[in-house]
Amino acid sequence: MTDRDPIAEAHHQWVEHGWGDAADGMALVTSITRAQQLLVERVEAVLRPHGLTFARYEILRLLAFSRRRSMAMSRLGSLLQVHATSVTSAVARLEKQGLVERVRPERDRRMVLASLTAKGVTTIEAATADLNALVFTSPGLDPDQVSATTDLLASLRSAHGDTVTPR
Amino acid sequence: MTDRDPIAEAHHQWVEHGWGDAADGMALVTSITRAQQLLVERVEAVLRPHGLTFARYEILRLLAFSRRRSMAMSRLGSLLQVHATSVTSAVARLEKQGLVERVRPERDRRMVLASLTAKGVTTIEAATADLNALVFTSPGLDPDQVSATTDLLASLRSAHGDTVTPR
DNA sequence: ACCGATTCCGTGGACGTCCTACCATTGCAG
DNA sequence: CTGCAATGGTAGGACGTCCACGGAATCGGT
Repeated sequence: MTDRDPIAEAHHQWVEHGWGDAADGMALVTSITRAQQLLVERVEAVLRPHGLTFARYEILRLLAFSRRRSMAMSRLGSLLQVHATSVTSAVARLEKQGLVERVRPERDRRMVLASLTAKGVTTIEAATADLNALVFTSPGLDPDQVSATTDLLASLRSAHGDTVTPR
Repeated sequence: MTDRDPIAEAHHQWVEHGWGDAADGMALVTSITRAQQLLVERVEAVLRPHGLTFARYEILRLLAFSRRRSMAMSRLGSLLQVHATSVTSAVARLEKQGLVERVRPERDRRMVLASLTAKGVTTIEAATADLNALVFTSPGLDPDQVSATTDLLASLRSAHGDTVTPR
């Protein structure tokens, strides 16, 4: 089945075509893409029984952390670093599932607050417990490798303009 | 603007909630997701003037590497590690753009070969030159960091069942 | 030679992401 | 106080991914 390593194959091809200077960078980008694909696959397998995807999980997680268990749509988008329209559609589905409610604050009626329901609270806590137990405590690397990789990726994120807080 | 590091924030929250065992793993998964997001953003910015996305680029790249500049749909899917239906829709768009043609081989008429057109050849070569120059030769890390990160991600991929060829 | 299993591809739908365009509310300049 | 720009959210569409299902061609056991 999976006889070959597609990334090693691609790196080989790059060198053969005289693109040696770019081969390692190509391999890095491809490796990150593939690693993300594998991890999201595992995460979503754990979330599926809870009726959640990773995108919707992240929204519930942020709401559960916030004081009033509610947050403006725009704030969700900026914290998760996704477009406002992505938040709109995700919250629409969470609302349909009864995990979140939309609230128009009197203060500023342009805003919409996404607010956790009781069902939303129990769902997010159960999903987080599963995710911690089944994925995050053993992500596939030794603890020191996890730290090393996270640090290296922090440098990469920083180089691409992200604000990064050193540990 | 971007006042905080969302990943550091999340790690802090995880520890505060007593999930210290899972905090580093959570940070790793989130870092990989964010890094991939940033890289794809840069890659697609370079490909856009060529009328390509990363998904379609990868298909053209594989076809250009192959001997007859053509390949069965199923083989594209397995090499790129995506579903067959993803290949179907991507090739449909490439065909509409005149970069690829579909061919039914006489041998086995169940198959469909995706075959590069002349326009497809010039497009993929130009796009690759741009990608090498603008992204892959300087992906945002020093050369030794690039190697270290790629190696760590190889371990992670291996732990998740990928076939990995050590360098 | 036949019939069932397998292989290969396509369709339709759900989901998430982004973009462009639009509407409602708010706040400020004059 | 009036008009206009800025802010916050949504609608519609393109793209990519996956899944469930179905049709066509081939293979293989009897």
